[in-house]
Amino acid sequence: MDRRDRGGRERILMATMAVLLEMGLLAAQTRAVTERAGVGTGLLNHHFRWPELRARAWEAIFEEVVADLWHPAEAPAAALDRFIAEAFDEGARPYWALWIQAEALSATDTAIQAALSRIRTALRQRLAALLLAGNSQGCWTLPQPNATAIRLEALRDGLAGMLLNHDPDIDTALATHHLRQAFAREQTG
Amino acid sequence: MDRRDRGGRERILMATMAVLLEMGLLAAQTRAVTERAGVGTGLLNHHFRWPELRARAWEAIFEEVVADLWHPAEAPAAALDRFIAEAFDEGARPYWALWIQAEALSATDTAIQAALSRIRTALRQRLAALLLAGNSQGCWTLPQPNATAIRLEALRDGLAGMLLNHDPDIDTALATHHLRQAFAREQTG
DNA sequence: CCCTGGACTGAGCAATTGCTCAGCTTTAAT
DNA sequence: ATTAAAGCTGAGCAATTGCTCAGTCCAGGG
Repeated sequence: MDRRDRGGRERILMATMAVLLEMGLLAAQTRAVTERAGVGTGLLNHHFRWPELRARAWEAIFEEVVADLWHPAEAPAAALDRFIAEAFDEGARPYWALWIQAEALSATDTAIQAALSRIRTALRQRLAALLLAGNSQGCWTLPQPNATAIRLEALRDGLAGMLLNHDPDIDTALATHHLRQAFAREQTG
Repeated sequence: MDRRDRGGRERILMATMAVLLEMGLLAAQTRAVTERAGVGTGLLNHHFRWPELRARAWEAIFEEVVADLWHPAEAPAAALDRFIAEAFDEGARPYWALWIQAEALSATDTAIQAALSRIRTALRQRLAALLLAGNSQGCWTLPQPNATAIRLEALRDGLAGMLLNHDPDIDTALATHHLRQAFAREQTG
């Protein structure tokens, strides 16, 4: 690494991934990225053009998820079963499971429960696409819950950091408890 | 239908679907919709809010594709095989096959050939997701080729109309010829 | 010590975008 | 004929957004 490198470029890339995780593809903006990265707006444009940066971070997120979840030696059907199981397992914490937990933590009303259901469906679909196609490009998109119906910004903000940093301080047991409660409500209701 | 209905609302919905097909989720804008629908900008906001309209049209596109391609009685693996076959069959013209043909028609340089390859992969992924999950919501996205590398706007414009109107005037034989050539180039190169 | 060049800043700009609102047209009811 | 309500228009606005550019800072070569 060049001695003159002060880390801004790398922080911008990381911040873009975080912002995409938090806000989704449609809502992500350069200002959110520069604020999170702690750099001036000019530096982002010095290193990148926004569309290219967004696409690059998007694929980087996907590659991280693939590395974490997919074992190519495994049969697709078995991998799907394993992922579904891991999403409910206190021990394993893949990104997708954490995201479901983030929603489940505040699933106290019907609107959020419905969103939770949609998210679980979307996650399954995306894993199915990944496993069947065996190719990462253009497949991965995080679920974008209806912004007007759900207000989980604060919780989502905290969890997005954990997603990127593998923060060990998340209370997985508590999250999983609420997760199971939410799914139980969904199946009985 | 109310005698006072002059069709603006329905035309806006149809135009939104066309614009989403043409421009993709990120680039679609209200002005493109109102221009295509031939209505004033105020009417769109009288009937809809843009985020809701966009989501609604997005799901409508997906439902049309599902109705056209997916026979629930069929086994997923068989359906996947059938789709792949149909994409190369002169007789059948599902939306996805038409889209591939649109790209193939002008696949005269390596950049477009690469895009064609990406598109085919994306289409397979999306069908795989559809078949495995059995739920339409949030799964369908059209491939968004790199705008700087590919300039197919005119061709895409014409074909998007055919996609929505089932225009019988498209030269399927010619399109399929170019499609097969493009795939042959891809496999040898 | 001076000079070069890359990292970096941030106020502000040019262009965009969803949406408003005053007003017009058409239809149906009274 | 009059009234009311809904469809509809489009110039223009308030807010946003990616990006520019003049300038600062600092490491390293000569």
